[in-house]
Amino acid sequence: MARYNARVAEPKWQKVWDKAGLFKAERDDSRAKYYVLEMFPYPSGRIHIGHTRNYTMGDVVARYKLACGFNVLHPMGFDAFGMPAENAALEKGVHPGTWTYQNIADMKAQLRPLGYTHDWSRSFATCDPEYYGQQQALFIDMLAAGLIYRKNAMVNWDPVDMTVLANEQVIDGKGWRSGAVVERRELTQWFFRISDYSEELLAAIDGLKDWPEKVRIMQANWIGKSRGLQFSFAVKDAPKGFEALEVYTTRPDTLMGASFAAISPDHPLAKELERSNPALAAFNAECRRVGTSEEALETAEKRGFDTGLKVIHPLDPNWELPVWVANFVLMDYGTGAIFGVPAHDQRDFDFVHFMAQKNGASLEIIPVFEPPAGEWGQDTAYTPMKSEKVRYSRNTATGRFQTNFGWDELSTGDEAVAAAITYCEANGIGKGVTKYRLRDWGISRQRYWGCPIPVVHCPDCGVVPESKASLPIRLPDDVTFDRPGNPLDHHPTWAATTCPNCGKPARRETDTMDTFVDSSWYFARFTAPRAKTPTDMAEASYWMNVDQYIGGVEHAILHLLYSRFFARAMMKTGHLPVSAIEPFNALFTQGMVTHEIYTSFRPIGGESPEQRARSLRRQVYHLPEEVEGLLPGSQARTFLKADVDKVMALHPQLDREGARDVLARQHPDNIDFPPVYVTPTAKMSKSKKNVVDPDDIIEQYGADTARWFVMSDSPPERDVEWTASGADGAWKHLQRVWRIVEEVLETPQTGEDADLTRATHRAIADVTAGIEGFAFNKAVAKLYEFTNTLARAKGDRRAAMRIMAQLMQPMTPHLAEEIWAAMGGEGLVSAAKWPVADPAMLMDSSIILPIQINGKRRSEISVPVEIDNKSVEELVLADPTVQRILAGQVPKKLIVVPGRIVNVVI
RNA sequence: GCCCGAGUGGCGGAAUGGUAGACGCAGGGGACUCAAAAUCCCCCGCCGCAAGGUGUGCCGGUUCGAGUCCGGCCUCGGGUACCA
Repeated sequence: MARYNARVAEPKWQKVWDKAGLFKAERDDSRAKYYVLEMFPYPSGRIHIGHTRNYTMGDVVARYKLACGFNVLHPMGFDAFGMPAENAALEKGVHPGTWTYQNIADMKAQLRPLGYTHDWSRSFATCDPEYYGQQQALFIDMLAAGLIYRKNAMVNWDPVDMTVLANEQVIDGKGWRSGAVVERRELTQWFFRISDYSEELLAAIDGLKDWPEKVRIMQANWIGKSRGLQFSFAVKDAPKGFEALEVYTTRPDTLMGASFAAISPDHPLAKELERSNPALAAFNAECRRVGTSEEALETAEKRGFDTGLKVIHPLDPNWELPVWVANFVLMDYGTGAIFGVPAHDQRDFDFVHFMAQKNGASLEIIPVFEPPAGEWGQDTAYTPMKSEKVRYSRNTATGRFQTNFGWDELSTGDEAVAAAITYCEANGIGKGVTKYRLRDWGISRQRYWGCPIPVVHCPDCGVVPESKASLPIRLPDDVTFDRPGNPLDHHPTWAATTCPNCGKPARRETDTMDTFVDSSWYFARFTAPRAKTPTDMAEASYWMNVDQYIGGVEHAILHLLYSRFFARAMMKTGHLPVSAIEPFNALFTQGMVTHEIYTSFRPIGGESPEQRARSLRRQVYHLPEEVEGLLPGSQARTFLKADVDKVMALHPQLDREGARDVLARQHPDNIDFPPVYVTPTAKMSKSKKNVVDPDDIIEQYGADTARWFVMSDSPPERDVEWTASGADGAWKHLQRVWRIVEEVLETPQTGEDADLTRATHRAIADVTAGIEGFAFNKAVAKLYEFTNTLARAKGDRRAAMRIMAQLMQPMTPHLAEEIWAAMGGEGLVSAAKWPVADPAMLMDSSIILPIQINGKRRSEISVPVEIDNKSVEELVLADPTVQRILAGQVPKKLIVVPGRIVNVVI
């Protein structure tokens, strides 16, 4: 018998599909549309298993919806601007554009053999001038609509390379190339007014019924709506202009526990004071020697500096609080100033604790809540926190206030906060305000490989948008990467232009846009990818929204929130219909494919041994295919293949194992053979090189096996740690299905197998439910079961085999076509109507009812489906096992869950 | 630090609060074969000869009944606004 030959069959069917134009999407107002979209990839060079998993899921949905009769739009493109292209330019001297387009070509070549239904006629890359030119048009319209503005904001500054760094380029607080300690610096940058939409974006989350709950929670938390009190402290002996210190708090109920006020090192008052206080200036400078990332700021040790200034407590004119500068107060949130209540805020407490230990500073800890009886322990440092926990996490209404300001008898946090606000407002102390954590979206990047911001700086007219007629504002090709910083800034002529307004010489904006802008509207562009305007309203009105969006959880917040904002901004500027205000009807977040990371510290710089010994080392990453001798979790037993080869060349008498032993015995500081370290699994990413690409599997077994394999076993939403084993099993299964086909072809097919008919309907129902519910692993398991049934079945199996082909089609379309053709199916299985299960065929006449005694399974009985509870009880009590265990006792209770289980309680 | 997830045999995993381990991988045994590969059949959580006991990261709770619900932890993963 001939094996199924994927290598021949797969290209054959792909050609047939292409020729039939099965997947080319055309607007057809008479048909219902279905838009399925996978998050498009960054063209890093190769697709990896994570991509394969993502696109196969999308393809299963697309093929299923096609079979259900929808007019399906299933496009694919490339999110092609970004830092890696510039890094490649830096390291390999290749132009970012050349590198990117080559990668796109390579990745397309990898994707095509997988047999996806992507409509490549709609494809584009965000670095195509035709795309980013339209993005510039959007920018100009949004600027005119007041959605964009400029302001100062902090960036990571590398003081040695004199360049702005991305958070990713800051490693342990140091620049990744220079190794210099990074500082915060202020720069004028462009912003989208996303915070104007805070309330709307938050409220609309309720309507996203088909989004994962966790994503909705994360987005809501990110927007971070809070109700609090804003008031100002009067500053004693204040510098001119700083007589009032504005603070915001979500805990005005703890106002009586205030023991200090704290301001951010970036607060205007801090900057004013440091002019006459060198010690404070030094402290502030030290505080700024941290990157801008929230993680870095929040995990930094809490530090403070007493300014010597005092403020007056708003509820007691005789109560003075010291003003500190503290590194944990963020200028970006609230007013950049707080009051500290160490008894009821963990951060404030940590701060006081730390300052007391380090500096001997003494700040009071004043509890405002009376703790529940018995919880007021000896350890005064922690006791207040305990009482806090009791009040809030269990909400037990046991806390009480010790103040006399009208909110002292309230029990719960929210009520207390509200009462405190009411009291303060009534007494002119401050006002209740609603604040959001969400900040405006800064899009300025001081980099080359991005969409140029289409504005001009004119000495006379100021900032002027480009005219739309001059779009696209193209990136220059002749750029150099021989020095740090923005190549657009260094370019001799590019920035020189004339003012669109007055015609005088002017300078172009050299900042480019955040790549999140590119990915915030690509889904809309797919509906009319060649339009001469950003979108075509007729096309957008037909195809939008995306019915099913699929991508990694890592995009749960930023990309999805920016896209939701962008849909609103495009609506406001007339580029999307109102109906597309929430662009993604259903969202599915797949888990990530993870892999161990292999890394070593290789020398950089000088050539002589002495130089090398002294020179800096840089952490470099290695591809899984470059290492060998893996033992999970082991460090000494993992080596670079190249190192093993080198050792074998040096010592010809050694075999591979011997060479590894030599390597294993090297000192960790050995400069020629640094040890390879294995760090725990993380999502596959090109920058960490822990990627595995699907080509080996496709090469060895074909696309169907690769597709079947990534859909098997792991639930789609869960992370999977990649292991090479398993593809073989998938291949064996597909071969087995084909063997059944051949057996059917070679033996006479007569008679009917009623069990097979029932099993067929069962399979239709289960596989359909699996696909609809994004439980592809379960759909696959059901197909395994159905295969087992088919292998054993009697009678004519041809009809059942055709159903098998249809059910397999979304996952393994090529093999499915082959089976369909062999079993006499009409036309293409990819174009066949999805089968429907007959509900009558899904019912069984009798069921097995397990019997529990005190919750433990002891026996079972077989009963007709229609049986009544009384008959069940009789049968249960008559059961020999039950009688034996009862031993004459009368059960206390008999619980019958119809059709499910019986529990006898004794 | 903060926000969000996840944790079940050797492995991937299944299980509307109702028989824990479907289905698959690996493994063991057998059949076929001169032999191997391929294929087919059977077994397969742990302890135990068995009866039985025990078991879903840990501690506690609710329930006739908990992998599932509640409280408290631990570990791992994602995000943390300039990686995409």
